[in-house]
Amino acid sequence: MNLDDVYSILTKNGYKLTRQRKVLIDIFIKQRNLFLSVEDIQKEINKKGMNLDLSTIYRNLTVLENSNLLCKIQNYNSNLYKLRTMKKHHHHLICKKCGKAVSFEYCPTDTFSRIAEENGYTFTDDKIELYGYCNKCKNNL
Amino acid sequence: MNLDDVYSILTKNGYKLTRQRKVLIDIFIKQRNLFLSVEDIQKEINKKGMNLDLSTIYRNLTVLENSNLLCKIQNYNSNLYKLRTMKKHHHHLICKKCGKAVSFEYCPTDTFSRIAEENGYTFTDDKIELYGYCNKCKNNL
DNA sequence: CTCTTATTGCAAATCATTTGCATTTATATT
DNA sequence: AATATAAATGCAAATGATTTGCAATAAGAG
Repeated sequence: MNLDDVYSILTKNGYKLTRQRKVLIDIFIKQRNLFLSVEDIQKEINKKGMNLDLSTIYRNLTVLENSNLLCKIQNYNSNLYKLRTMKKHHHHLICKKCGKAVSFEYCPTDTFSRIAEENGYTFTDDKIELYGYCNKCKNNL
Repeated sequence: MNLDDVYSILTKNGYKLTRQRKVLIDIFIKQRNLFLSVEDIQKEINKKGMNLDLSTIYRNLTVLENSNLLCKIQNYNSNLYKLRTMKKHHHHLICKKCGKAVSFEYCPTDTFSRIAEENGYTFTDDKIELYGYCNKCKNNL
């Protein structure tokens, strides 16, 4: 999933490639494996000497989400986003300090499905999130 | 976990048993296995012909959380709460329609821990949430 | 019964996110 | 390359969930 892939998916879906959209995509690509908050994103934009209105950021996050280009997790009060790197069903291992995420495919779906059935539920979907400290962060907590 | 258990835990922690706190606890006990939003809670209170200020509800949710009496999950924009019924580490299977939850203890911690290590992470905690439709809701979607 | 301190209700503040609208811009079309 | 049109932007204001300050009230210890 590189810049051109993202661009062509957006174009295919009828979205325009605006200057602000490109900036946002660039940030996600450069921080490929980090979960970013909207605040983080705005800071990265500012680092480039630019500024996008928050509404523009939010609207573009929705655009990327709609094109299935993002992974999203909830963190306390706000959401965190990263570029989707895996097409398959997967979950994340997330560093509690820096937000760095690793995707993994392990998912005991059969067991989940069985648990649901045993309780009279129809199983539809699962969410697994693992938390810990990454390589770098575990050394300086 | 019955009324007296909750009362004695709160008392032990230095909290007073106010009329409004009792009402809230009563609702959680009667809806023992449902995840309730703050809005749901307020409606239940109104059903009893009473009214509690939202700030009172929020403050008391914090009190119950601090005493480790609640399970909390995030739902889109708001939080959902239910009385904790299991002391052990557990996760939930939640009905997407009515919010009814079942707790289960299954958790492949060893595998999670291994995945973390393989990626250079120190593993600290996990979250599993299963979603589906309960007995009642699956028949009338 | 009284005193102390926690708790409440209210109003206002806060924080994340969304929306209306006039203006601007990307891009398909001439 | 110039133009038309629909989408996207920035701004300001709205929204919705949650929090906070404060004066008034009530729980419960003595």
